[in-house]
Amino acid sequence: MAEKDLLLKTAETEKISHIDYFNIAISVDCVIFGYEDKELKVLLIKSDLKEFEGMYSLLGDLIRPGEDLDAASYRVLKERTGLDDVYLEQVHAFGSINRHPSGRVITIAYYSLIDIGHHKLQLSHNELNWHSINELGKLAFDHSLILETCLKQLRERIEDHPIVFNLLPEKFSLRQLQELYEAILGVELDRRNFRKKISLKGWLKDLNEMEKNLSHRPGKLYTLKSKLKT
Amino acid sequence: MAEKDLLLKTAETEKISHIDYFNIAISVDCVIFGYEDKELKVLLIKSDLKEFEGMYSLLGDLIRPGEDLDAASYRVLKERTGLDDVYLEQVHAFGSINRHPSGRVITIAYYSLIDIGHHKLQLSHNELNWHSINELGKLAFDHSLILETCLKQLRERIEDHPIVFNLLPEKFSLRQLQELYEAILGVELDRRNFRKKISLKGWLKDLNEMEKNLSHRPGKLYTLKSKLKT
DNA sequence: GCAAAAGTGTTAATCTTACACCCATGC
DNA sequence: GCATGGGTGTAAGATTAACACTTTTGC
Repeated sequence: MAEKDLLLKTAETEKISHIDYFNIAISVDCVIFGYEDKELKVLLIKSDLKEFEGMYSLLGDLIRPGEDLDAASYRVLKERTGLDDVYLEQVHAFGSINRHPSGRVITIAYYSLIDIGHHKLQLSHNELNWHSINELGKLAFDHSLILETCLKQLRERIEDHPIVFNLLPEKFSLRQLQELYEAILGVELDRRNFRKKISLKGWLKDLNEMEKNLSHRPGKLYTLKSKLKT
Repeated sequence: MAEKDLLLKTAETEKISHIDYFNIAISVDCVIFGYEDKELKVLLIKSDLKEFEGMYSLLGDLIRPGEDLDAASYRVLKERTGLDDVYLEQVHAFGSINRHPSGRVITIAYYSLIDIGHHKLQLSHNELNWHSINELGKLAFDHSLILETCLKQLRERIEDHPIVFNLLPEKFSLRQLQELYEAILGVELDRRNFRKKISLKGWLKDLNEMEKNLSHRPGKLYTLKSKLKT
């Protein structure tokens, strides 16, 4: 047991005698999802490693000694997007020996959901860009696998948990919500059945407001009940 | 990004300049489930840390440099139980700063499912014992939380995945299978409905054999279809 | 023949799916 | 008045839940 071994020595002797055990770095990688133009998107940065020339990668960083896992992914998000009020969820740890060309790095993957429209990012200057999940090439490292794993988990989780609202503005119509579900799941949904299902979940509060400035009949606006906010 | 920072330096300068980043140890902890006497059990060892005197803890160990995550948990299992042909699944990484009294240790939790009856362990000499999940006190470290998290995931997973068979002997009756589901879920199930549901899943192969040496009507024996084995 | 568990089917309730028409708005 | 999407209900099918009696075996 990890814990037992550590106790039997001082922290210092442990570090020295087991120095190899500390030659493993730990990072977090964030799959940052956004929603725009009826497409689910992910925030990627251009890799500047020669091994991955021309490829994109997820955002991540090494975990700092005084920082727990969630804090590290919040920090990555904050540094990269300026946002500090986001939905974040841990998904899986990836630790293949050769997943990183420069050495042993175990990474813990998170996904987060943010509202692209509301929080405009400064993207232009650092090769950080939104990519549709339907138009991704192979990513650097094992990031394609990480992305797939997170997307799969997202798809399962939205069925039962009121989390997609983190991708939408505060007020939204049922149509917007349905299009978002369709974008995430990659399927078309029946309008009447969708509305029935959502209504049964009891997640929404009717704002008694209507959409504005449309060239067709406006829909009612809803918001997530405040008790359910994440 | 972890990866980017690493590239820009040699591995050596990285280790030195970011020495603190390597002062984090990484372990795996295994929640080893077994099934005996109609109870779901978990394999625990007595903690020998003064901080956790009298408490039990999960089995775990530090991850070795040349070993990936799954391999580390297989090794822990092999060392502790002698088994190397077991179901193992990663669940979650736990990394609170103060979860370990001797220093920063991030742990990755797995659960595994083994057949207690078939693989008799040498348990007596090392304070390693099976404990019913219904009679657990508080565990050392954050192991109560880890156990809860793994149990929750197990309960969800058995609904759709043919994994509980790892807890049973090769041949079993539908009654045994039902009692196992009941033990894991902590609820009673209707016999007729249970059989219908299992039958629909198509996981089982009828062996055309019967139970033996019972003082009542014997049931038919089944086995997991070999294609579904994990 | 009695104790113990095996085996089996029907009904009601619920949930899911498929499907089509009229309505409100901007132009 | 026409284009666009908003809003709504029903019937068929599938799934789930509740529930009881007869059969087989060992003793």
